[in-house]
Amino acid sequence: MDTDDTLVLESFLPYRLSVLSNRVSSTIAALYADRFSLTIPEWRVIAVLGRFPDLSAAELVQRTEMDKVAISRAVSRLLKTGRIRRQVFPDDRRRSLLELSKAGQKVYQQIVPLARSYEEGLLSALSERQKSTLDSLLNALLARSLEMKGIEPR
Amino acid sequence: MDTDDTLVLESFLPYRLSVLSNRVSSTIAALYADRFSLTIPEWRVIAVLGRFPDLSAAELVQRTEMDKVAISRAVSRLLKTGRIRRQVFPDDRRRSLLELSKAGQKVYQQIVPLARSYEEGLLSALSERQKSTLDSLLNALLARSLEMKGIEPR
DNA sequence: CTATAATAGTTACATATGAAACTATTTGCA
DNA sequence: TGCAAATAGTTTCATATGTAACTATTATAG
Repeated sequence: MDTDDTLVLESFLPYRLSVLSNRVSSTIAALYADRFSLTIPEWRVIAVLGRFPDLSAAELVQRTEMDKVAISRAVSRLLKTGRIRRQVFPDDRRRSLLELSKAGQKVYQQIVPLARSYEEGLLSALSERQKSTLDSLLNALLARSLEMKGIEPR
Repeated sequence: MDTDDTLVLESFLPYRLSVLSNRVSSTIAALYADRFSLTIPEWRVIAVLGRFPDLSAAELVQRTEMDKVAISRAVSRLLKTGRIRRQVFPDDRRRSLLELSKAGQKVYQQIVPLARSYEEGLLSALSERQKSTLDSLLNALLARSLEMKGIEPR
């Protein structure tokens, strides 16, 4: 039994989430790095541009939940490796629109099944019912975690 | 509807886990930094030593799932700030045993309720039944994520 | 109009992190 | 014994990351 003035780290939700997320991310990162020389921020940008072409950097910030510096860096690497193209938006020359190049589309097409297959592997321990439960629990936690940012407990 | 050659980032489990874990960790990190000038690795070391005094660095590695460099750094900061004490283990002078100092115990006693209260806040969106479901789903995912490290999908 | 503020994105700086090399000590075995 | 290999922990180095400062451009108040 666990007394009230003790904390069991391995049962502590934030810790378990961190361990799980780090394991998952580092496994995937190794996968993408090996096969495509792609970091996770770069992959996220590709994933979003694969669905929504012609986004600005600010729109990528919203859709990836990454900050603008991370986006800027990922974009500049992807430009350098020829996976995306950039054109200045004529109506507002501060902004520019980004889209996958042919090479970027190819990466996207190859990586999507890989990503799905990793996800399936991870979820293979769960029944369909459990998967859908997980989905709603994560939604609830994501919402709550957002509320709790910037709110200080007494 | 989502076709087979497209990936919806915001439904992709690794992405959602990462967003959730980052939100939670950064909220907690800010909390601990503000009140105790403590990083998360330092807090983890304190949390474990609060329950298990006189561990070696290698034992901390196991119990925190952090690597030995991170442990070494956290330990050296905690020594510098007087929160833990170290004594060389006489039978094997490579090893040393770590324990909380008085100051470290005080931090531990103050921080445990804070950690619990954050966790409760996060889980307050869930019923008791959902909490227990979450617990087993996380266990399953943690186990699966471990298996999937070092295994490469085709 | 023009000066000021706001916005998009980049760069600089300081800190964090992980892998590999290193030091000190102990173990195993010829 | 005594020497190679293993182990505990630290340091180094190269890279990653976040905050804040910066550049360029556009919007807005006077």
